[in-house]
Amino acid sequence: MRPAPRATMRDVAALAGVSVKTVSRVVNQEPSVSPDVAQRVRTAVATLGYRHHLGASTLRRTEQRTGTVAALLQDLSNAYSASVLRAIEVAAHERDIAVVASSLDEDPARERQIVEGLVRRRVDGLVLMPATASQAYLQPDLDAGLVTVCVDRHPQGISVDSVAVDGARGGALATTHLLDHGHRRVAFLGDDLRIETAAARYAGYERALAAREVALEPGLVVTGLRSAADAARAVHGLLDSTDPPTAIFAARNAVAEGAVRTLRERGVAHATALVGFDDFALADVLDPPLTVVRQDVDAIGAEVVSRLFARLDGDTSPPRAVDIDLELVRRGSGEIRPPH
Amino acid sequence: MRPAPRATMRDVAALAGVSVKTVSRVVNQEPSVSPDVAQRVRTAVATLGYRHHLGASTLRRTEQRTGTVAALLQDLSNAYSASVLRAIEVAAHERDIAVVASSLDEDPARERQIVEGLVRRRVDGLVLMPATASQAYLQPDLDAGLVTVCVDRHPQGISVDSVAVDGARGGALATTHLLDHGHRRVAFLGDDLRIETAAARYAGYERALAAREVALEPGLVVTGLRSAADAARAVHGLLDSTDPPTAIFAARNAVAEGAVRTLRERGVAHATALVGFDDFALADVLDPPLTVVRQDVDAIGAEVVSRLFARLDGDTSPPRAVDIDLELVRRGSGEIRPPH
DNA sequence: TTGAAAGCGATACCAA
DNA sequence: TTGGTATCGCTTTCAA
Repeated sequence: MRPAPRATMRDVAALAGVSVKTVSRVVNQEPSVSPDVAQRVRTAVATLGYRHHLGASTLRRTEQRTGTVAALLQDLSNAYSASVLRAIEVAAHERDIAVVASSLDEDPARERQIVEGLVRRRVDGLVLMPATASQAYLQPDLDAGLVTVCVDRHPQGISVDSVAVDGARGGALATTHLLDHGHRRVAFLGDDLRIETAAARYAGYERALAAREVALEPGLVVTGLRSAADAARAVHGLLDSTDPPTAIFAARNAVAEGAVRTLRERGVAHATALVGFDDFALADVLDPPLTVVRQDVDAIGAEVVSRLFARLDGDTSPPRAVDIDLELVRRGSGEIRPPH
Repeated sequence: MRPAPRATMRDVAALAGVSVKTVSRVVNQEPSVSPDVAQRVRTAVATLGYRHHLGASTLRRTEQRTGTVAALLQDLSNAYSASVLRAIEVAAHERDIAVVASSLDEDPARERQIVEGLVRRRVDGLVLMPATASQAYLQPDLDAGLVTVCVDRHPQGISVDSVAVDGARGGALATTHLLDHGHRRVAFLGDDLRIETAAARYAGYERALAAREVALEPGLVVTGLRSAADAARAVHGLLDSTDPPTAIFAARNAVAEGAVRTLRERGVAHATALVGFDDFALADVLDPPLTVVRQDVDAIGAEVVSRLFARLDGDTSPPRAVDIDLELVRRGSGEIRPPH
């Protein structure tokens, strides 16, 4: 069965005995329509089940707004990306704006392909957690009025707002915490260092070691870790080495998860200090509880939303790079002291 | 500074010295264009930074497809909703389809409002985790060709595909597991029973008790629990009562989280059996490990995607209600036996 | 307050 | 293989 065609403004106008322009006025709540005519139109709208066609409307309007923004995040099933999406979506809903969501999975080609699709759809704004090394490819669209806000990472090759944390400070907070408890063999477990956030956390690790004049040991640094399983393998490797670390800085959520599980399985959870990055549900009731560097995801989301809608509302001030605070949440597993 | 206007097909046609129709053919990769003309057009497209306008294209096309679908889930920051979204988004990307994401937060008014906005945008399909008691309001749009698939809950008042689990079986699995370990005072902690999933899990709890001829004790049933904080209060209340439960079935993820934390705080984590609904990261390394009823979220997502795109591809077979399996993951805390 | 005609950017249909 | 013209559903512009 073929779908019944939808009623158009013409149909509504015919039924109400007015012109399409008058229907348009009623639908758009323009004031200059007499009450009884407006009522006739509304009745016709209800009778026919008429639905305003936003695409056609946008096409003709001077201000070519689609009322749609997009969130290009790394992984929607990850708590951090999901929180950012949630913040955008809630604020957007208040303004009758729809939010398109995509995961980039650290794939630059995917980022460009998805952006292309969104530009074809003429979205008004983009929240981007870049997977590309440069976003210069966006310049023509920025010139055409596409509002863009970067989150978690800083824009490269374009000049737009961004909201991020000082990852190096986070890495230093975590590492210093471990050094303060007497550790000298602190391992770094993180993602590929070509990723800005991974590199920043590593830089903080290096900086903290240098500040205490603890030599950086390459054998204690494992990168390119993306999943809990990757992390588990890395921890097994470190524990099996001739001179294992007494403490671990797990610079990603999934890596911390794998580390917790592996330390537990190997029976050394109470003998190896661990600090994670990004908070966990129930991190406080683990045994031992997990110390983490926490990003204030709500603040990040709120700031992204604030920048995005300010720009959409016409703010033309110079691009801002907003820095959201990081916090070390001390919970216990970071407190473990090295054996003498 | 006002944005530069975007180039249109007319501009491209003028620069390439062909008609707009020919540009249209090249852009849409229609075969009947000579190679050199096509090349001239592509050069002009690149020179002008021309971007195909999907909205205008859709408006004129016979098959009025926007290449956009929407996912209306309960809470995008919840792991279950996020997984469903992720599955949809990955499959959609392969077909160049954009995905609009929204959280409904169990608010029927919000559901209707958001659906209205999406219909105005003429999305091709809807994945809906209903917050309304009836979705009959969707009928006119279904008639107009809107493809809809319900997930997690069954459609009411309309006849569309759905993908869900047998929540009653899940509730019975959890409760029976606790009864099998000798418990007779098993508490039920869940959400508002007007929510289909909450009611189903509760029905399974009742059924399991009845099957073992254990009297249902109203004092052990607490509903309307949405957050971990709600759950914490409920557990405190139960533990403070004159005859506390020896086991708890926490019928939601957030409720299980609050229960785990509270049992731990009260020092009775090893004295009170607990079974949760929906799996957790690190549930296996909690102390004691958490037994849960697990929904196969990947299977649910895959099935939703399969139904959605089959319908979009023209499948007109009768609506299906797909049931995804549930599994009891035994991990320990459910194994605790009641004191004698 | 209301309406007729033009046109937004693209495709359908038919002709050359 | 190519192009002209009408038109998708709506808003703009201007006149009544």
